[in-house]
Amino acid sequence: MPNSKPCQTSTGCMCTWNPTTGPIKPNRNTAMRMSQLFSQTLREAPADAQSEGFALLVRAGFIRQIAAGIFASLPLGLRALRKIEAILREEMNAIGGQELSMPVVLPADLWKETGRWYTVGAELARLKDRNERDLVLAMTHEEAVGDLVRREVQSYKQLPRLIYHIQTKFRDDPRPRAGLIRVREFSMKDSYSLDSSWEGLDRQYRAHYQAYFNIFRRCGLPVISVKADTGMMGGNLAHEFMYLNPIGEDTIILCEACGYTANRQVARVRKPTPPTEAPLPLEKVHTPRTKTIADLAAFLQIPEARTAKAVFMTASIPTGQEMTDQLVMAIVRGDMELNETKLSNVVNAKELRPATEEEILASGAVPGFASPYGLHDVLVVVDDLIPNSPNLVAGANETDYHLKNVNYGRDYATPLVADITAAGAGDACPECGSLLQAERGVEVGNIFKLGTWFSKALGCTFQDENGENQLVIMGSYGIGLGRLLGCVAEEHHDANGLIWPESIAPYSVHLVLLPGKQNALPQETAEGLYNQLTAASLDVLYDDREENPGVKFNDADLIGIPLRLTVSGRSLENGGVELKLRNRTEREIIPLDAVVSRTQSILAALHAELQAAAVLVDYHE
RNA sequence: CGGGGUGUAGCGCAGUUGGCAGCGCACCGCGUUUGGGACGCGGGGGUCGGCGGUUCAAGUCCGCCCACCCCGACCA
Repeated sequence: MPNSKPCQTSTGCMCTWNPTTGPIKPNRNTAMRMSQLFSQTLREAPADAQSEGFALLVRAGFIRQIAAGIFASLPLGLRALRKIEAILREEMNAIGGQELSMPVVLPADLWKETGRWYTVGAELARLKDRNERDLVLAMTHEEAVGDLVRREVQSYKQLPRLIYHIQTKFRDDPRPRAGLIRVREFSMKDSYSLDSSWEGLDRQYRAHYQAYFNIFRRCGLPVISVKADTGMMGGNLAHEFMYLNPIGEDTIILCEACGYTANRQVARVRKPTPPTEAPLPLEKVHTPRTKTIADLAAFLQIPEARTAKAVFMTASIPTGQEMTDQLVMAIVRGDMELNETKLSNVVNAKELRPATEEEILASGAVPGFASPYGLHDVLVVVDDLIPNSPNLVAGANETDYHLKNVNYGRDYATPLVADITAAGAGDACPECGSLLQAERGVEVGNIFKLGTWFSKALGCTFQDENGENQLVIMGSYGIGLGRLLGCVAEEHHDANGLIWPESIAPYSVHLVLLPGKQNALPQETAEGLYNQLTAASLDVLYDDREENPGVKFNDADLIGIPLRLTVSGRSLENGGVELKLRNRTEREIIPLDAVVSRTQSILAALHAELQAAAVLVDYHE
């Protein structure tokens, strides 16, 4: 702006004057006048807001929903996300991470190379460009990383490396829900470790384990780490970082006595010791109208533990490029439940769903009275407790009949014997035998030893010291930013609004002006403070609006900035500016000349408190 | 994809037997008020989710579709 000169229109204004357009309000990135802010607070939350934290984020003007599972971040929300990003970058860089950026739109060819173009369902968004070439919207970036790695990495001298980016992803989830917790479009920090040895992978994995605790604690979010399912990707170890809260979609099994924690998908239990009995002869009994285990146990007057339960599932199992549907009969003891994730892993299934009645009948089984005799084309999987449990009652494969004294080994057998039972509250801890608890949790981060699955699929190799070609050993590590923000809002709020941890608050100081009518002193004081605080590099949100005091205080509470300064005729008469912390009830008057230094020292203390929480944690698998 | 629910102003909602589209908050103007969502007066704002049908007349009745929410299935 060649003709610009200092603003001549208002006192203390730092804008420049453009002769053609008039004054242009500066957008000093650290400060904002609320009269200029692009968003408004809402007195009522949208009726369909699904949790308190989410409702407050909407009411306070941080986010707006655009479509199912798709959100816009307003300036306040984006500033909070930017602060989370800064923490992510610090902690990633601290463990040797190098930031880069990978595209959201990827050629389908890459996904065809790994096979995921074929194996991933409709949650992978597919599109075509103008030349009819297939493209995908990245739902994760292993393919993109692999492609880069095979281009860049040739030698063991280029390993290990850690790369990461913060990027948008899209997963066309069949059912987005719970506000920011489960969305379709989201920003994620994902890092990828590249190693020449498994020891190297373990080092980077453990470094992430610690870094993730640092990140969440610096954001003020309490999390626990749990062992997680590694799924189909050939990985051999995964942890999830869980924020325990009823809004969570995952069930966490934990033992207060010894600290065992696991996602219910992989949680083990210490199974009861079955009675030792000699096998008795098979006996067919008439058991009318006993299609459920409860009915059967009641009819025969035996505990459910003396029965065997057959659950029919249909598994999609990859055979080459094709998927084959395979009927699976899973047998667990009658008092236990089937864990579908475990079963899925045992049979190597890509998908697993309850079998239809037709599918069951086609195999020769009778639903409700099924047993593993006389069946065809059925994969039988037996829980590892069954072979030790003698003389169980099982179906006779005939309507209204069951068999007593069924014994695994004598009466039937299968190569697939494994732990396929679900853990639940009240079961015995697999480590110490104490009673397990079950809690709901939100997965805010995960770390995953991928191994060589992607390297193999994409040809990511390097030459080792001996000139031999080896596969790059990979790990992947993710944190969803919006989900993290949503969890922090869930954790830190009260009836009046949000209460941001200092580290991720969109602004550090909320300066409230109550101008009054007597004189211009409050206004001039507030403007002066605004400039002083900004000059001291503090993030200031300045409520210069013409609103009633009640409106301003309520909005301040709603937005939840950690430290509030109020300038009014009354405060000045009392000797200065009123200072109040959002999470405290006390207020105190600070002399004008001490406001900046006092504000700085309080914020520094709040900051130090969060930093101090980022301590070394014990690593346990 | 199955089951249920809701679509009327920016947000929250009412709208009777089919008969001029309403209320509260928010927004604009004027005035009063000024330490916890204050008051008065005057305003602006609608393809009643969409398309089709019945009817003299449809927010309202019928059909189809769409969107959003909840439960389930699903979730590298």
